[in-house]
Amino acid sequence: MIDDHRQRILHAAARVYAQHGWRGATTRRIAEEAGVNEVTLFRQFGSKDALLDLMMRECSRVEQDATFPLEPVDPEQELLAWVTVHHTALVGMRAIVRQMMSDAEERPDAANCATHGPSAAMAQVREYVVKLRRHGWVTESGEVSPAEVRAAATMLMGAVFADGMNRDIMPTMFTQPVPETLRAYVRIFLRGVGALQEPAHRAARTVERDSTSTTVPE
Amino acid sequence: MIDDHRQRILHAAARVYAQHGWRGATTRRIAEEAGVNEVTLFRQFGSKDALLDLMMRECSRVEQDATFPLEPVDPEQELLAWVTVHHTALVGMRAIVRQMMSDAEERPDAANCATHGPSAAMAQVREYVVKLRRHGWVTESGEVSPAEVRAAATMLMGAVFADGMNRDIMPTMFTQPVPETLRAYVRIFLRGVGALQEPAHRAARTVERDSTSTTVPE
DNA sequence: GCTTGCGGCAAGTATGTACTTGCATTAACC
DNA sequence: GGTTAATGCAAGTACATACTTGCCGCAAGC
Repeated sequence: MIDDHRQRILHAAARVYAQHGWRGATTRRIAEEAGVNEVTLFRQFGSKDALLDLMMRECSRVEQDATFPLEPVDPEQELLAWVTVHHTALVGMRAIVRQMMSDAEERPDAANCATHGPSAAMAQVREYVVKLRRHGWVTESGEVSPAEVRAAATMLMGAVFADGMNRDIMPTMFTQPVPETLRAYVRIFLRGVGALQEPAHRAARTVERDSTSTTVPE
Repeated sequence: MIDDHRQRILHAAARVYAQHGWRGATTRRIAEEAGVNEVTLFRQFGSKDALLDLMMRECSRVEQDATFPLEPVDPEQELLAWVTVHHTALVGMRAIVRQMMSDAEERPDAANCATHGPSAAMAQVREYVVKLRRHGWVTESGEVSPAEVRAAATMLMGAVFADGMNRDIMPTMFTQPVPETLRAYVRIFLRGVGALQEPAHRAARTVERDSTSTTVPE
């Protein structure tokens, strides 16, 4: 534990920043939260800005563990699981994300940090939609245009983002609990891209890979 | 113009707050932005907190002019127009909304102010959805549950909110221009609640009020 | 055993911020 | 024309913040 103090200070900086923002994250508060002397903070990181910059860079490096299967088998279930992981992750980070979004104009680094996670998630969804289309889940007919399919992915991510960010401060907007809401988001998304199959259709569609299809409870 | 100065200071406070947040909105900056002496600010409002509190209360009082028709005639067109109004309004206020969301934990008033607009919009959409159902646009069959219809409204508003708030700082997430994206959101929402009628169906459905139906371009 | 480096502690510096006070100016109102 | 209220200006107070400096204790490495 050679750099125990550095890590403690960095984590404390993240917590204080999440609560009070850049200006409110004073060196005194961070040192107190970390349980170290304020001078140690300057000796280790040079300045408050350097410390917060480093904290943000570390913050962008968090890797997400949610992935999609190589080929879609049950889109509703797979999307729901994936969306749930990202929603809970977002709820856990919502305080810090809010601060970063408000600091984005004054500190461009904050915008990059806040953008990193959602952008990666968005790319994953787009990739998954391509897989859905390649495997015949998304209607190829002119009924739903490709541009609309891309917008549907943006809409799904936007809804999940807004839900995770606002549910605590806009209670009147969210009447139903999280799991039901997320499932509804996924179903509307799939219906929007023409990929929500009723059991009859789904059986017909998955007949060729019936051996690998997982059972779908409920 | 008896209270010219008060209004100038209040508007300046809103601009400075939108850029720098509560802590960054110093009395010096606000006075400079308003073109008045810093002392005038204290003589008029007593303290910085009183001024910003008043600014927030005034900010919550803005009325929205977008309304839905009494009875739906062309849901896609009506929803698109309404969503467009709210999206542009949100884009105009996004800086101040971001600050309010980040200040919400420390200043509950900020949360109320930021919540007011979206909550009212949400109520309007829900009302419109009820009208859609009453007029037979939304499928009454068990295909789409009422809970899912409510979640669809939340999803639409969430997507519009996320789009307006994030489009400038997450460019990779939004690949298509605003009008196309909003139209896609509306179409996916309507398809999600079973109310997106192809021209053939729509003609059959609007036959009873054909005299009042507006022509739909494109 | 001695050095080296790291951290705590106390004090200090420079700057910014909220807010006050006293005085001069100006414009409106009777 | 004189009073009154609002404003500008200069200065000052009290406090917080970022950051520095010097000294001391301590633990590891040679």
